[in-house]
Amino acid sequence: MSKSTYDADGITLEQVREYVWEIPQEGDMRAPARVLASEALLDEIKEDKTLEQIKNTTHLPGITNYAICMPDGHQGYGFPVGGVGALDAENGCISPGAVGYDINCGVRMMRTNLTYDELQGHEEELVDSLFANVPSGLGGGGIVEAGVDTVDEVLERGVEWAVENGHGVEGDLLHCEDEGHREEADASKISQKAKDRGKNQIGSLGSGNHFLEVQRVTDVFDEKVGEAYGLEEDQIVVLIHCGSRGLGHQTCNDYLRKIEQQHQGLLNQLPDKELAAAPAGSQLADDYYKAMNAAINFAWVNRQLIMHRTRQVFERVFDRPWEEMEMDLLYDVAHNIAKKETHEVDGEQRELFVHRKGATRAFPAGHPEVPKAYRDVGQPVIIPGSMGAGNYVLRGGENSMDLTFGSTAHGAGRLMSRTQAKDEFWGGDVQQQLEEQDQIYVKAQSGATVAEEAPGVYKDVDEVVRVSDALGIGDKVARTFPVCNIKG
DNA sequence: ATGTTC
Repeated sequence: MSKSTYDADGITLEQVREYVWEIPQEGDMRAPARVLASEALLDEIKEDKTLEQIKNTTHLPGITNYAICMPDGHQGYGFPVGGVGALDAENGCISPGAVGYDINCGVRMMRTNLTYDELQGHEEELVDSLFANVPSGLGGGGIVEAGVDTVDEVLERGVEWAVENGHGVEGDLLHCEDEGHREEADASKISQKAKDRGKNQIGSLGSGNHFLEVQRVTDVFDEKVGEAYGLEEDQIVVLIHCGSRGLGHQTCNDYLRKIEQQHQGLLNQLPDKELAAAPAGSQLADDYYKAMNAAINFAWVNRQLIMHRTRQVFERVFDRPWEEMEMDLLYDVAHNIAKKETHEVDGEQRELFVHRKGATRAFPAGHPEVPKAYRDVGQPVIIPGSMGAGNYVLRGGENSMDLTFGSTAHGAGRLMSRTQAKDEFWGGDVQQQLEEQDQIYVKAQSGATVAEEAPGVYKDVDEVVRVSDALGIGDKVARTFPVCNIKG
C-alpha cells in the first residue's frame, strides 16, 4: 500500500502518521519540513504561502530535524506564523523574521474567584472602565510614560522592575515564562529610535489582534490539571494579549536591515530575502539576541502593567480588594521568541536557537523550567481563539519534546487578510451581533479593528486544539468564553 | 504586528 499523500498545488506532502505530514528534503533544503494538521486544516493552510514558506525555512543553516508548521499556521513575513525552527546555536544562525516583528507578542491569563453570576449585570460598567483605564490603539500613551533611564531598566530587568515599582507582587514573577526576565538582555543593543517609540507605550495594548478579555470558564476537561491551575467552571478569568509595541517592531526592523547588509553571502543562499539570518557566533547574531531579549523583557512588563491595572479596575467595579478576589496570574506565555535551549537530538544534547513564531512553548510535566506549582502536571499553554469563539488552556504534552522541541500552536490562525476582512464585515454589525446573540460586550478604539478581528476571519480554534491534543503536544485542560473585550 | 506606505 502506498503512503498517503496530500497535493497542495505544486507541493506534495507525505503522511508520516495521523496529523503529521512531511515535505521531503530535496534540492537545497537542509532538512524536511513537517506540517502538523488535519486534512481540514491543510485545506485552509494550502490557500496562502504557508507551505512554501515552511519549505523555505529548511534552507536556513543549522536547521535541526525538520522545520515545523503548527495546525494554526498561516503566511507571515518570511517565516510562517505558527512556525518552529530549531537552528544550531554553534553552527547555525538566528533569524529575526523567524521571531517576528512583534517580539514577545504573547498572552497571560489571570484568575479571579468571581463567578459569572456575580459579574452579570456589571458587564457594561466593567467594559467601559477597562476601556477607560487600559490604554489601547495605535500610537503612544501607556500606563507609565518613561524617561531614558527607566526604559533601560525595563529592558534589562523585565517584570522585576515592574514589581519593585508597585505594578505587581512577587508572586507574579513565578508564573511567567522565564520568571518575566531574560538575563541575556542588553539595553545598549536597542536603538535610540526604538526606545523613543517604546518609552510612552509601557502598559498599552496596541491594535490589531491585541485585546484584553474578561472570560468565563465554560469547561474543565481535566479535573486534576484544572485543579493545579486553579480553574473551575463558571469562574471569571482575564486574558491579556499584546506584545512589545513600536519598540519590538523597530528592533526587528533595525536588525533585519543590518543583517541584510552584513551577511549578504548567507542571504544569497536563502530562497527568500525575508529569512535574512545572522550566522551563529557573529557579532550581529550576538547583538540581535541581546536586543531581542531586551524587547522580550519590555513586552512582559507591558503585560504585567496591564494586568495590575486590571486588578485596580476590578477593585472599583466590585468594591473589594483584588487580593480578596484572588486575582493571581495563572501564567504568561510568549508567542514570538527565540531562545537558546538544550534539546536531545539523535541521543545527543544540543544547544539550539529554538525560534517559535506564532507558537507556544509547551514543556511537559517534570521539565525543570515549568514553575514548581505546575511541575507535576506540565506548563500551562494559553490559546486565544477569536472573540466570538472562545479560548483554551492546555498543558504541555508528553510528546512535545520529541515532536516539536517542546512547542504547540498559539491561536486560531487567520483565514483572510485584514483588507479582505474589512470588505466582508462591518465593525458595528459585528459588535451588535456579539452582544445580542452571545452577551459579549466589545469596546474598541476603531470599528475597522473589530471588522478585521471578526470571528469569521479565524480558523476553527476547536480543530486546532483537537490536533494538538491528539498529537500529545498540548493537552486540553479548560475552555473559556468571552464576556467583555476591549481592543485597539 | 506597526507613529496602519522606509
